[in-house]
Formats: sequence, structure tokens, C-alpha cells
Amino acid sequence: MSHSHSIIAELRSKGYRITPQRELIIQALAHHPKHITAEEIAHQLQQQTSAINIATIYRTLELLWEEGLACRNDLSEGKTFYAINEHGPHIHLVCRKCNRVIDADAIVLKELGEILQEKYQFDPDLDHSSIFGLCSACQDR
Amino acid sequence: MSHSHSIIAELRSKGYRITPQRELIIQALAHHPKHITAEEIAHQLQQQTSAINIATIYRTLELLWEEGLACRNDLSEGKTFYAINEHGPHIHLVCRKCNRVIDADAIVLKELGEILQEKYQFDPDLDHSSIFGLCSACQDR
DNA sequence: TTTACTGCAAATAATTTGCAAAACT
DNA sequence: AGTTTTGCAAATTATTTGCAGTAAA
Repeated sequence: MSHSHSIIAELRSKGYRITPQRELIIQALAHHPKHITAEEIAHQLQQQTSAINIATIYRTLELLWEEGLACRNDLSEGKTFYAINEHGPHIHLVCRKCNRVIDADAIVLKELGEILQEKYQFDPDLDHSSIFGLCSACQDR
Repeated sequence: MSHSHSIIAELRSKGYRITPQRELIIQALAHHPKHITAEEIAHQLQQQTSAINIATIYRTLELLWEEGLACRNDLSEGKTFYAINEHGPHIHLVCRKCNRVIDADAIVLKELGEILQEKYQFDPDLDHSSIFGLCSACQDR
């Protein structure tokens, strides 16, 4: 079952109605490799279909987030970003120059989590968190 | 030399003019223990003095950021946050429930940085980055 | 006294909301 | 049929900008 299908099934099972607008928005989100804004989804969908209203996109993204089907706002600069919750835990390495996003295995954070818990009694959300920096291509410039 | 004084001296040495507005904004920023928005600074300053225009606050914060004297936007939810650059490298542990910010020693990230560099050729900005999670008080609720 | 800086008000950008019409179930 | 959901346009919120007056240096 593809990712968008499982999200749609989950929504339906929670009693939400599945409209063509919601299907298209969820597909756009599920097929996008990284975080995306409502505006970007609107722009992408304009090319495929008679445009879906931006308010509907905002409402759908918020719904997905509230229902735990999407994560929200890891990044940001005045905009809200969304992404589907992938299966395995992972973190995002975001290049601050070219905005490339590399998904990294969350295992690299396991030890960090233990240290923070022990030293600061802080329980970090390490899945889906983002770390900014420079990707290999941008380090050479 | 207090933190606000060193920022003021740095600005002056770069040829910027030191106005009473800038002094007050820098003081408010330097004395605030965590990240703060332009609006919050405005609100705080209204009580001490004849209000400083919000546009001036935005302009001053942006200037500090551009000159490397403040960090910007680690957190966010539609707003831009600022904080002074503390002396030593550190990270922010931000509680997603109560918004408390705990400063943690950046040493805990040293090994993580090495792993990311080696495994993904990614050079992370680990100083001043934020990690979301639950603080000890909120874990018990 | 020169030029940077501020205040004001209007502009812009992102997001939200009220409400009537459309469409899932 | 009944209730959600959508589209539209207007409202809101955060931030930026142009410009004339004010004030550091």
C-alpha cells in the first residue's frame, strides 16, 4: 500500500470524508521528497488540475498534522513546512545554502538522546528533527 | 564587560551609530534568558519608556543578525525569534509543552558532528541549534 | 553638517475565518 | 438527506518598505 493510500485509509477510518481535493493534496505531499509549504503544493497542483483553493490546502495540511499523519514546521523562515511521517525514524540534514535535505538514519542520534536524558533530564524528539549545516557540494564553494 | 556592552562596542567599531533605541533593544535581548520575538521586545520596552517603533525593533534585530551578533529563528511557529550569540557554543533544548529552554553544553554534540561528516559528508551547524522535546517537569504530566 | 536612523503609515506575505454553495457518505 | 468540506473574499498576523523628519558622529 503506497503512502498516500495508507494516509487516506487512516483518515477514512477516523470518519473524515475523502474528497478529490484531499486526495490530490495528500498525493502531492507523499510524493514530495522533502518538506513543502501550502503555497508550493498549490503551485504544483495548479499544473495538474483546476486549481484547489489555497484555504483548502491549509485546512487539509493542518488536519493531517493534528491527526499525526504529517509532521510540521521542522524548518522555517516565516513559512510553515509539512511532510508525511515516514515509517522509520530519521532526521533531516538541511543545507543552509542550497536547501538540499538529506535523510539520515536516526541511529546516529541514539547516544545523544541518552546523554540529554541523563544530563539534563530532557527527552528529545529526535525523529524527524532537522539539523542545519552545509552539504558536501556547498562545503567546497 | 556585560554582554550588551560588548555588542554595542562591536556595532560602534563597525561604524554603526548607537542610538538610545538600539541600546534598549540590545539590552532587552541580552537580558532575556531565551529566544524572543520583535513583538515581545516591543511589549517589554513599552513599560520602561516611550514606546520604540516596532519597525525599528525589526530593523535592529535584523542588523544584529546580519553582523553575527545575534542568532535567529532556531525555533518558530510563524514568528521569527532572536537571541544573542552567547560566548561558548551551546544548544537549546526546547520543551514543546511549556516552551522552557534549557541551554546544554555543545560537547554532547561533538561526536554527532563527526559521525554526520563521515557518514553523510554533511557539516552541521551544531552551535546554537535547537532540539525539541519534553523537559523533566512535562514528562511527568 | 552630513548621512544614518527613526517613526509613521501604507504595503506585502502567510495564514485564517465566516458563510453560502457543493458534494461525500 | 444530513453534515462535512470547499471556494471565495475579507480579516488577521507578522514583517517590510518609502519617505520625510530627527539626531548621531
